[in-house]
Amino acid sequence: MTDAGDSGAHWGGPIVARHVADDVVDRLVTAVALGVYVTGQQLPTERELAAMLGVSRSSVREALRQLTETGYLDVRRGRNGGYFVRADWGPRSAEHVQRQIVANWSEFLHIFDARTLVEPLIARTAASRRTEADIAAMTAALADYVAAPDHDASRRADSALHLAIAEATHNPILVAMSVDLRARITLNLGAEPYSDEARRTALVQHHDLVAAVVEGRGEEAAAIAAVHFTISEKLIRELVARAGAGAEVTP
Amino acid sequence: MTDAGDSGAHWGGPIVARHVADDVVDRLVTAVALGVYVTGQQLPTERELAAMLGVSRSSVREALRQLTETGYLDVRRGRNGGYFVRADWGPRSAEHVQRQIVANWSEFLHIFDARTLVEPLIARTAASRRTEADIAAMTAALADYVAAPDHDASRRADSALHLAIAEATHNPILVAMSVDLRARITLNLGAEPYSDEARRTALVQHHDLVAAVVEGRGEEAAAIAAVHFTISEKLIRELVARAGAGAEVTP
DNA sequence: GGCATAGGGTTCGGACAACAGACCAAATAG
DNA sequence: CTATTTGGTCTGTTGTCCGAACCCTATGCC
Repeated sequence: MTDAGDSGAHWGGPIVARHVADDVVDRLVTAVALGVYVTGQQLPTERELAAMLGVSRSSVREALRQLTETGYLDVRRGRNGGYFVRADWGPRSAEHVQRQIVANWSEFLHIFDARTLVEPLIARTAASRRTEADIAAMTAALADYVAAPDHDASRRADSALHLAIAEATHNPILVAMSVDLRARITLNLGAEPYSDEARRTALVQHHDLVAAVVEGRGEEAAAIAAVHFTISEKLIRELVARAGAGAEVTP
Repeated sequence: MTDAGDSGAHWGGPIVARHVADDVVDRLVTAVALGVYVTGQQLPTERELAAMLGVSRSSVREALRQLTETGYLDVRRGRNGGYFVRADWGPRSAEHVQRQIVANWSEFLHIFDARTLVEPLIARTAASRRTEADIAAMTAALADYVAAPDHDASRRADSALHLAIAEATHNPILVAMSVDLRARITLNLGAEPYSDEARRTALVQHHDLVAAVVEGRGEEAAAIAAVHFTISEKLIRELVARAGAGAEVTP
């Protein structure tokens, strides 16, 4: 997730003892990546997190220490204190982003690639299996997305919407794939890329996508998804191009 | 993998400290599932495994103890002793299989479902991206499969063949998905179901599948894969039906 | 038969992770 | 000013994992 090999690694490397704090880090980072916590005061207190996650406060603290050190969180003491998601979450300077992206370039390509392959499949499957409950969930999520007033809300609603669609497949394995891919992108990057133009495009696509899924038009849903999920890729490629570094890799 | 929640779980459940021995269990079981070790004396010595996996001998022993207790391995002492993969690998009695399957029935359904969705995608993608090297690997794997003299060799060759196809997508994420799904089935079951009739069918399908992928006929490859990957499902459903228990779940 | 050897089986102590709980320090609400 | 909430610190206990030594048993070989 963050850097250490995924737990599900299959054959090859040595087995590394996985620390509880690392798992906590993953959970928190994923949560932010998925929009559960947004900029500003958001994280529960150490004691609450410990209870929520079923681990000791020491482990939570260790995780929070790492995240603070890396610059993902700000910490404030005293009453009404706590941990806050940094406004400029993730790699801060443009150069930093550059280096971050270039360093993991091939992983990026793989993730994007897998996403543009798997997400249409999920959309198609969702279209053929959605129930009334799914339809309600998706339309609600779409409404939230449309109504989202700011960047953070938009990101959160986007996650929720795509989650709702994935869940309409009624297959937890596919849901996990979708969540995992989205989280990985957001994580490697610091945040899913965003621009006002992208949001306008996404707005239309989300609308069409939900409509297609709701009405059971699987192939159209897949087609829309295929296009839709190239947005982040495009933004990132632009970013790289603009910043100029020679990260030329065959797509 | 075996039973404890995957480490990569994303959101929801409490965090459980993962023991090294459990990881070793997963590795070993996966290895057998994937045909790395076959019936008969195969496993390296405890000390070798410890070195290979980068863990202490105690942890290896704990893992082997579990596997022996569950009935996956036989142990023999003294010179030329060691751990041996049981001939009737997996839950032994038919009733045991029954209980095993029924207990995890819904997970089975999800895995099969995900597989019949994802594998065609992989086949299609492989067909559009295979290189000369991939073609060589796939045809070699196919030849191995055709030439496989017994059950074990057949199983191993089957794994290798599907791995070769997945690798022709040139996307490690897809490869991981494929491997993971196959391993999960084999694990929950003890072994991928097998019958002589199934092998005859698979022989033809493997041939067609490789041909389609090699010649770049993506849609055909996907169609063949879709059919092909229902074989195990069919075998298991038959098994359940034959054994009689009422595991009626909507597919 | 007898002995060396290659395996599993057992035991011990140390390093460290994780937990639980108490307590300190800071900052704010009231 | 004071009570309260929150992060920060410290301590003791438990359990995992490691490493290494040592024991037991079957086998190959002389």
